[in-house]
Amino acid sequence: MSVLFTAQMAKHYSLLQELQNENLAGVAYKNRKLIRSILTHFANSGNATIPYLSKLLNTSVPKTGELIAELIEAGLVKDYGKTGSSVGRRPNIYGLASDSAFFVGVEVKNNYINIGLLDFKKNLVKLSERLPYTLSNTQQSLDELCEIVKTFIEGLKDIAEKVLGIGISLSGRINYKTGYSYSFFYFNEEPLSSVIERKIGIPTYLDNDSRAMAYGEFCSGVVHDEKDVLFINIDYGIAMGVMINGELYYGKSGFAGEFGHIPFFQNEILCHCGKKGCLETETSGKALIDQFRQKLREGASSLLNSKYKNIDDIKLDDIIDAANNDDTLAIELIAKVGEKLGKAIAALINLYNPELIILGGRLAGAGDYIYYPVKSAINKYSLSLVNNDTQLKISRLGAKAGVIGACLMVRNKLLG
Amino acid sequence: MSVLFTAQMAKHYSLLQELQNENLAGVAYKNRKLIRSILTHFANSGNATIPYLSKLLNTSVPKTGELIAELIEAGLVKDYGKTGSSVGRRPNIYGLASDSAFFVGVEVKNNYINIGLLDFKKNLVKLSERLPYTLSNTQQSLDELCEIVKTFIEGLKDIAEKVLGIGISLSGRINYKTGYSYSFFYFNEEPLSSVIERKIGIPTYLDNDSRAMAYGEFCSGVVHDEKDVLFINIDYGIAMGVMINGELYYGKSGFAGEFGHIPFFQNEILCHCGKKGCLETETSGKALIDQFRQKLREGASSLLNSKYKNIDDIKLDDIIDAANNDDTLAIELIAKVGEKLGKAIAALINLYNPELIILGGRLAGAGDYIYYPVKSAINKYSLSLVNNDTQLKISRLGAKAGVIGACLMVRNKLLG
DNA sequence: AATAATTAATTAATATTTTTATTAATTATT
DNA sequence: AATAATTAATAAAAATATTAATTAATTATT
Repeated sequence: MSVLFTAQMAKHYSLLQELQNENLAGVAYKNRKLIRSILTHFANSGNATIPYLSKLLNTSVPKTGELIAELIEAGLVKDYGKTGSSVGRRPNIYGLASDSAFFVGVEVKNNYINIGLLDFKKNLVKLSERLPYTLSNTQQSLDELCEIVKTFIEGLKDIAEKVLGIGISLSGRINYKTGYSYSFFYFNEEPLSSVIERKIGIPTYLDNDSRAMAYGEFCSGVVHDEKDVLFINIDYGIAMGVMINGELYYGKSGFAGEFGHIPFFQNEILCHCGKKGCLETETSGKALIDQFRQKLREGASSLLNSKYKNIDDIKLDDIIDAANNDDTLAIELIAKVGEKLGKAIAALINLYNPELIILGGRLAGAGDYIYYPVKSAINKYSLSLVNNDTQLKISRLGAKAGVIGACLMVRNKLLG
Repeated sequence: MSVLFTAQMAKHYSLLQELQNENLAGVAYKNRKLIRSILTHFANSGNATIPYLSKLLNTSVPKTGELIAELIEAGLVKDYGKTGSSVGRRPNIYGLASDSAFFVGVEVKNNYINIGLLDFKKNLVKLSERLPYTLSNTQQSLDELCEIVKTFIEGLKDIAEKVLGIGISLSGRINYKTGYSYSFFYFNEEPLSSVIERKIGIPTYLDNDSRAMAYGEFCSGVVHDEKDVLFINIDYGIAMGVMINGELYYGKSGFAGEFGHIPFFQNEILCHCGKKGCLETETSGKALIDQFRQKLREGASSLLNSKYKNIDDIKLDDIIDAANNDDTLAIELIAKVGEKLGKAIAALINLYNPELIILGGRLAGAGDYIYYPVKSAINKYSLSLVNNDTQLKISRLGAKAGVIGACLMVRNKLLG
């Protein structure tokens, strides 16, 4: 493979490495900062011209030109030719070279893994969905996970060399900054991210599943210019990713967004977290399944009556499919869940005064059947002056949000 | 007065004005940015030496020295002599000149006004408390407010010239960025901040009362290095100031932190906001008064039985005083309010994973009688892994938080 | 079709900043 | 008490970035 390692690639890696170097000072430091800013601008906002960057960074045109030349020399940036017309000489436009670097995103679910490959310009160039895997809190399960990722990367052939990092999205409580996972694979003194990094040999970052999805949606989903955004992941459980001032919010230790376990009901339903009355106990995929099965046992009729002999075999996706096929029971129960959830979201609106709230996760697949009950409860329960500001939208990336978010997370770590 | 306006003062004002100038480019822009950074550092972290600043700003020592000389020339910065010993030649230490500029903070309450004067170095040099005033939503009330502030500033004599700005803390919904107040004095097309600014002739900024208090606590109260902090203002109503990543969080339009109106109870008590079940309806100063009076009517005994003939004359401060004098009824009812509030705060902890939560506002004057019930409810209702991170403290500035916060708000606007 | 007007890119001149060297001030060590 | 070691401040030299001037490329106008 080292035959493929060209002189340009060597330059490109040395420049990227230099960007991570913390020990620079003086002129070298300032140049690195400018180069980072240029790359970040390309990464987040796309191609740009030298005069534009010059104004943006408050640097002279000759200096900006010099930095761009350096980036082109290193193979990270490409000259994309002249831009569309206006008055005067047309500027050249520059941007990232899409095939100069790649990022791998891994979404670990309970019964399968999704892995995606993102190029330097945020294009999802490969996606392996539903690779068989069973998540359990054992060393063996962890080893298996690493093997699957390794195999995926080896299968990329010459691109494998250009993979700059791996982002892993995992459920449970994760401290993104330290790399520790507390809910899964907490066997060692060493942070989980380091353990995996050592096994695979590529820089690895961990994050919580809902936050990864949120990040995908923030960077290449439904979010445009909004800076204060909440992403609600309505799956088996309920969680939230928070974007504040254009950046993911983590809190002290990366546990922010535990929306599903706020004490919201006065009920006696025991949550898997050990407390009673958690939001999740009445408004989540799990709650919906329980409620649906209960209704069937009580003799209610549904499309799913005929599909399964055993009521306990009914899955969340079945209920969502049923609703999308006009099943009255599914629609009614989803609406009830939506109303309660909307009331809790109304509280979030009062607290965060967000510009946008995104409904994501599997239950968001129910589209209007979840959207309208949530929307109407928001109007009912939040202060009108405050909720006037807040748009409500359904996730655009859908099931791909997790993988794309995990890729973007690493990309941002290195470029942002 | 213009006799007092010296040549140095002219320089000083021109430099401060230049700092606000948005139309600088090139070298001038960069110098301004550096000067701003130096001033901000002095303002937030205190005095510093040239070698230290040089490292901090990644600027060479000669350049840093030049900028400091300019600031001294303008009278904004002072040379405070040599620092305490270490090895080698001891550096000179520089910092803000405390008497070079002042800030006025105005806290508007329902029945009085507090006005404070802060010097350049954050010392509260004058405080006029409980100036008689009645807040009502009329033009006359607004005029009266302006007159009181004007009188205060004129009374400062030669210092009046050096007042750089006025910060006003007002209850209700306020958009800090635009200067609009929606709950009070919303008579004109023009933002309220501009209206007042025109009347008094000094740059004026508005903010919400709870946020101003929170800001006081964040900058010169109980907060040290914490970056993610919640300040709960427990007064007649309940509201919150949020600090995220070391900065006040406003949300899309400055309405973030409406903690008191989240739908938290299933009760039928109508809140003044028009909704039912708001947090405030059962856990706030108003709720406490209502509950206390109700108990007395039901025949309960209390120290306050003898003090007032008419139960309706009992005020919030009386109940807090009673508790602090071991009145059982007051203590019990405050504890109940505290428990419910603690449950709601547990939700905040799950959502924000904050490093610190501050209990402020009048009810925080009940000290341990409110602290422990809140603390115990937090332990009961939030996820232990998350709440382990969160300290709970009582406000340090107490009744002065609002005035100090209002002063600091303007100071930060100009220096931060 | 030629010219003016406009903006981009490059080059040369100027200004600014940094780096290095030197001097100054101070503490610890011999 | 003298000297070495250390850090700060200043001065001089070198490096670097900016500004201004020039050339290039393009569109609108005469």
